[in-house]
Amino acid sequence: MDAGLGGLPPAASPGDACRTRVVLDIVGDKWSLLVVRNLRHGPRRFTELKRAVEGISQRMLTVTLRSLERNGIVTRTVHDVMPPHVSYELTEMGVTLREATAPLLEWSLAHLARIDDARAAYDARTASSPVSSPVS
Amino acid sequence: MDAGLGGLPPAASPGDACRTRVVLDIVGDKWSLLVVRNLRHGPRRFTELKRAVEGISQRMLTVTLRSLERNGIVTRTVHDVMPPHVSYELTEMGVTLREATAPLLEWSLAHLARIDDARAAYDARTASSPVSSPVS
DNA sequence: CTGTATCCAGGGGGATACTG
DNA sequence: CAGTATCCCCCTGGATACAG
Repeated sequence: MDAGLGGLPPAASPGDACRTRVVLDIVGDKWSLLVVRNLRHGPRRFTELKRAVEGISQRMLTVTLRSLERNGIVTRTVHDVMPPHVSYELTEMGVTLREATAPLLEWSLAHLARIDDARAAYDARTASSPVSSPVS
Repeated sequence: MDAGLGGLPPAASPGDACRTRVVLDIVGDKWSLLVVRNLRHGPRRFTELKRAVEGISQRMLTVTLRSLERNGIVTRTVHDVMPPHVSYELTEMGVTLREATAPLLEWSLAHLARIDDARAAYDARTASSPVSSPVS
C-alpha cells in the first residue's frame, strides 16, 4: 500500500491519482453503488431494482445498469418470454467490488452522527461571517 | 453483514440506501477522494495540494476543502504570517475515511485490466447494433 | 500565498411520452 | 415488463480576474 516510502516528498506517483479516477468513473456517480448494493443477494429484475433504489428514474436505472454491464460489474440476462423478463446479477468482479465498497458503507453508518455534528458546528462558526443572510 | 437476515425479501431497510447517500455526498464527487488521499502523509498547504492533485482548479480545490472541512474530514489551520500560510490536515475521522476507501483503491488497481477487457468486449458486442457510426 | 467573485459550457439527471 | 427518445433544468466544474 502506498509503496510506503516514508522519507520521500509528498507527490506519490501521479499514475496512482490517475487510477483512482477509474474507480470514481464507475462508482462515483449518483446511483451505481446503490444498484450494486441492491444486487448483493442475487439476481434482480429491472422493476425490482427500480422499486428498491428509491428515487431512481427509469432512464437513470437503464443508464446505470448499462454502465455497470459495460464495466463488467453486472450481467444482463434476457428471458425471452411473454411478458418480457430481464434479470441483472453481479459478476464475480462485481461481487469483489461490492466487498471493496462495504467498508465505506460501514464507515458511513458509523460516522453519520459525527458528520452531522461537524456540519452543525461548521455552520454555527460560519454564521458569524455574514457574507449573505444565513436564512434560506 | 447487512444485518444478515437471509430469509427476508430483497428490499433491506430503505434507510440503509438513504445512508449510502451520505457517503456519496461526501466522496462521490470528482475531487474529494483525491484530496483525502493526498493528505495521507500529514498536513499540506493549499498550493502543495494544488500541485499534487493534478488538474484541479483553484476554485474546485477551495470548494472541495470547504466541503471536507464542513463534514469534519479535514481541519484548516491559518498561520497568520507574511506571506499567508494555510495548512490542511486529516481529522481523526478523516483518517478513518481514508482507511475505509483504501480497499476501493486497491480494487481499482487490481481490476484495471479486467475492466478494460470488459469494456472492449462490450463495445465489440454492441458494435453489431449500429445505432450510430462506431468511429470516433 | 490563499483565496473569492463572476462568467460560462457541458453534462448529469428528472419528467414525460412512446415502443416491442 | 423493460426499455428508448426527447426535452430541459440545473449543478458541476473550468477560466479568468480580482482581493486580503
